[in-house]
Amino acid sequence: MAEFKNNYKCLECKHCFKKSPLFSLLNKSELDNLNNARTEVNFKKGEIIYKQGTPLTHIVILHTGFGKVYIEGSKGRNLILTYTKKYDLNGGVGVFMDLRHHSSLMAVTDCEACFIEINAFKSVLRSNHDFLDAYMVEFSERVLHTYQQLSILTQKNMEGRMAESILYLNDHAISNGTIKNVSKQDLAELTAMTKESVIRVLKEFKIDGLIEIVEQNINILDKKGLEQVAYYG
Amino acid sequence: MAEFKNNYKCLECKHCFKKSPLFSLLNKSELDNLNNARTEVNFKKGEIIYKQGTPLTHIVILHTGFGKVYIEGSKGRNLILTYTKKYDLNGGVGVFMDLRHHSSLMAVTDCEACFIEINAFKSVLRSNHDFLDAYMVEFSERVLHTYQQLSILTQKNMEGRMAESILYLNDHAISNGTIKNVSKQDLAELTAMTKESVIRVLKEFKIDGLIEIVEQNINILDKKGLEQVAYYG
DNA sequence: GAGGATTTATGATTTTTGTCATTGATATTA
DNA sequence: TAATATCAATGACAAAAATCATAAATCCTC
Repeated sequence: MAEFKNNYKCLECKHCFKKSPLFSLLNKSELDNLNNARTEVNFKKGEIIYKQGTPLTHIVILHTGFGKVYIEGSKGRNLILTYTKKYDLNGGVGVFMDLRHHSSLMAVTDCEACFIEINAFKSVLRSNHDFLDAYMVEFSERVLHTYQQLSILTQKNMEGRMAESILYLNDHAISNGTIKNVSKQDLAELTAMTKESVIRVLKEFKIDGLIEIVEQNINILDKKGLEQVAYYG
Repeated sequence: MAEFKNNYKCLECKHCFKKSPLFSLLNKSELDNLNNARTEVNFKKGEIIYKQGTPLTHIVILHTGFGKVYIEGSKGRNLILTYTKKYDLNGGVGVFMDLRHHSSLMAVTDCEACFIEINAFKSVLRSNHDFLDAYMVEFSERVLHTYQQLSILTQKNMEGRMAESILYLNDHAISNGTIKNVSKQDLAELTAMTKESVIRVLKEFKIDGLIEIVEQNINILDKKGLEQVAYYG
């Protein structure tokens, strides 16, 4: 990732300005502006960080822990769009549109979050074109992932969807070969099936030696095999 | 919609600069730059205007006719994301990312299209912040629609999905209360079901007096009823 | 560590939706 | 206008996945 152009010392925030690659594109005064528009908030596992439908007043960066971005569909069923990556700038589609949240963000683990006022953020986007470009790349990648999800969830069977999701979680959210902090209900909301079906499919995967489950964590035993299932499913 | 600030006279292109609201935000020299980077191309019904996977070299505006934006999923099955509206700037998610098409655009009717070179387009985006903002609003609205589709297609039954799609097509693509130029196969790719199921669901809707079908066009007879089905489905 | 809540697991059953085979209708074009 | 595609419609059947009921395991809290 990009080297930092400046050694901005963030007084109150331990992490986010020093580590987020995007912020390396900003100059001292831009960083100052964001720093002045910044608040730190801690969240406990399971707490809602922002909620679909509410006004979008801040960009949220999680510098410890991680969260899930989900949409609340009809009849109270949720659909998980993405898990956050470290230092993601979580705003969503409303940033450029109506300044409303069109998805919700929930803390999956305890989280330390950094809230940056949206107006300050947008004014930096406006003043610094490299930063805008970099932000747009991030945003577009997440949109592309949603396109892919749409295709996967509507065209693959349960086994294929589950394999895709396990591979996504492995690449993405959690550590090497072990998926932690993701409940069966979460898997259901990620794969668009019921939790009973999640359990049944995971059982198949265990029997086939693709995964093992140790203390509710999923260990990947046969990544190639999962890729096959994802491909043909 | 926005009034036009300038009466730019486009020599070769009959429509797009004069009618697209977004272009009213540009000054003479910006319009000149786009005009010089512009080509007109005609397409016949069923022809592919751009194809998923190919390099994204131009923004496409359809000033007569309309098209469908779809993703090509696994096993050759397609999924229609949106139908174009007049004067949409069709680029997609690749504009800000990797300059590749991540969806395909096909002419649903005969189309007159205007191709604008992506570099000229991006340089105008960079130079004119109001234009960028307006483009981002358009783009975000389409992304939001994809989010909503994701929720609808994974959580509603066939009847609900079909009702949502009919209402979308009615609001969107085609004329007052009559949906034209959309085949059963297209409906299948819009609702993520098979064409046989499309036919069965439409038959139900006919029996229930929600729609009638005249010469392959769908007439909406009971919009409230369709909204009910969409809501509860 | 006991009790209650939540999550996980499993089997039986029903519903939903897709597949296959066939026929009829509508266009397109030689 | 006949020939040949392509598209629409229908029914029988199969498969996929959800629902329901119930039990077991795990996690919290007192």
